[in-house]
Amino acid sequence: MLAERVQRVMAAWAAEEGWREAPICQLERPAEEAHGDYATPVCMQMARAARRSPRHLAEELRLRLLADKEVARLVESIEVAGPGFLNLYLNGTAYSEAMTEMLAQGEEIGRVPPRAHPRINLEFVSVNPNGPLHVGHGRYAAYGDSLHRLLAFSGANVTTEFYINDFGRQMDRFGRSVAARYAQSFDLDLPVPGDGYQGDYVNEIAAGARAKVGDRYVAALRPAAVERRPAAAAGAESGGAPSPRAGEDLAAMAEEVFEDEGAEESSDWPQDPGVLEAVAFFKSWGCQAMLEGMRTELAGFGVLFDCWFSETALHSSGRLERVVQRLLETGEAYREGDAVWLRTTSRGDDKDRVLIRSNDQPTYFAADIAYHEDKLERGFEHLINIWGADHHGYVPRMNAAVEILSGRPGTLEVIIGQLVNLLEEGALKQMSTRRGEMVTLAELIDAIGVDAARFFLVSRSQDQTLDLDIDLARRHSQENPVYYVQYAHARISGIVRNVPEGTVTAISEGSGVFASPYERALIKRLESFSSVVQDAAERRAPHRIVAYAQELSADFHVFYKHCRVIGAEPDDASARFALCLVVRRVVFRCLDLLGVSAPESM
RNA sequence: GCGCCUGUAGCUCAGCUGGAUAGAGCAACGGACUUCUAAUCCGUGGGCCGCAGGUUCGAAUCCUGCCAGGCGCGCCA
Repeated sequence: MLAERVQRVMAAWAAEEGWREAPICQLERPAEEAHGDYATPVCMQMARAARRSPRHLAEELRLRLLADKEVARLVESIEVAGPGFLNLYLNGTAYSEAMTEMLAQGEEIGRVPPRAHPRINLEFVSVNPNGPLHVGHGRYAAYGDSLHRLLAFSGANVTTEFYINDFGRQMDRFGRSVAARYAQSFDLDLPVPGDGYQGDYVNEIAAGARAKVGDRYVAALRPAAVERRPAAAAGAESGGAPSPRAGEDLAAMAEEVFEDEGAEESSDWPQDPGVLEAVAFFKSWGCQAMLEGMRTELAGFGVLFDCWFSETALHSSGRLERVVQRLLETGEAYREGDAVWLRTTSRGDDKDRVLIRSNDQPTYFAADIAYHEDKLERGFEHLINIWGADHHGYVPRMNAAVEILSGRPGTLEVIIGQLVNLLEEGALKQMSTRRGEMVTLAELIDAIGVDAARFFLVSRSQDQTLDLDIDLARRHSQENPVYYVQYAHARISGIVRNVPEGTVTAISEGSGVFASPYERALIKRLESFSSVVQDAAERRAPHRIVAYAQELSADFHVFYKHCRVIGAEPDDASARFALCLVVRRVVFRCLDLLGVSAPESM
């Protein structure tokens, strides 16, 4: 309103002076209170073209603005300041009208009406279902879910998705690990493979399987138990590496084999049909059990997915094969040296990438292409993927692939989330999924609760590595800023409970309400909410909501200290009550966007 | 070697599609509860915004180079 009016004055001035176009007079909200409610640097920007000093221009603009009826109605004073800034001070009418408008917006203040297009698919977490979710996954879950809420609130059409990496060697190892624990529970001497999963949760899954199928697979697994030992020694020496590398330190090689997830198959379990069938069963069983656990855990964390998509299904349905075939036909893919390659260099990648290896096995990349083709065929027009920083090297090829599939660049948007460093007793805590050494999301939630965990995990920009001190999280849980924000909500709820019967929310014009700087600061903050939401959504930056929520809460707590609602003069009481209600709606919304609860009392 | 991310107060970090004297929380110190919840408020101290150039009326912000840390650079997933 004011901004538009100012722009109109600007345009009229430009017309008078014969300027080709009116300079855009951006009204900013200065950080410094002494710089007014609004400020504009426009005169400094136009000084050169106008060949006049910024302060002279500012003085003329000041007079022109004051001469405008509508501007004069809302503005207390206008000052020329500094090198040529124009500072505008609003009067009580402007504040009252702003509040009246915000009050009328109701519960959904700040929400943008839903748009049908583009249809957005937002994929995040997407892990191998072979171990507990750890804190890093928790960060992606919290970030992705908040982003989902933020995008939806700002009108986007978003579907969330969890890609289940239930295919490949890691899952085979997981299956053998469960099988081994199962066998052990029947006193069979079948150790968990060295490259397998050692965590206690594997025992629990095996126990669950035993409760379901009894001893059905014990006999089938016996060959693995008997034959394993002698083979193990030989396996360790060759390390499963296809070509011996003379001169390399044996210990270093062994270390590499252990750490390298991409090492060639090193399991020495016999390829006995019974064993294979048993392992397949335990893999499937374990996968289902883990997924069920994750679904429950994520739901408890406030994160619900619209769709869970299985990688294995891409292989079994033939989609993977079809897309590779299609790419070969269109010439985007080609055969070379027994392998099939995708020409990703045509879309900005450093080198072409293998789709089908020379042993006829498809790569993970090929499956991912099939997956993204599926997303496109389901009608999604924009695909957002949230990946860990350790996958960022994968971005160019995937961008290229989706561009090839969709025929237009920019369809895929990969958001790289940096990792979480866990500190314990001031030292970095190293984690390994297979050894079962890690801090799980469940442990973090146990230590500090869902609200604090979610608030904390999204409080920093996602492209910033996040240091999480476990001891601090435990010890200072009371001092987490989440309580500061929740407390603002609880305090307002207290006012709502205690307000005398018949108190109305009304802002009477000309009654001199909202005269204090505390009320005005709050109103200004509330007014910026919708632009903060838009900004946070566009920049995929939910942490801005965290910062805003803290600022709004701070403004409220100061207001609360200085301004009574109950017991104030009737005009003030009604106006402040209205103000409180709007603050509560916005605080509630911020917390909701973050997946944090908004308590009525604390 | 190449690519991506990061370097801001003692600590953890905002601010980065350029604006005035660079902010918050924690930690430290000193104050405020006969009033709607003191999980709060008020005050004090604390900074070559990694370094050096450049663009601009104006740079923490944009460009270049350098230094430091993290991650990545497979016919692994």
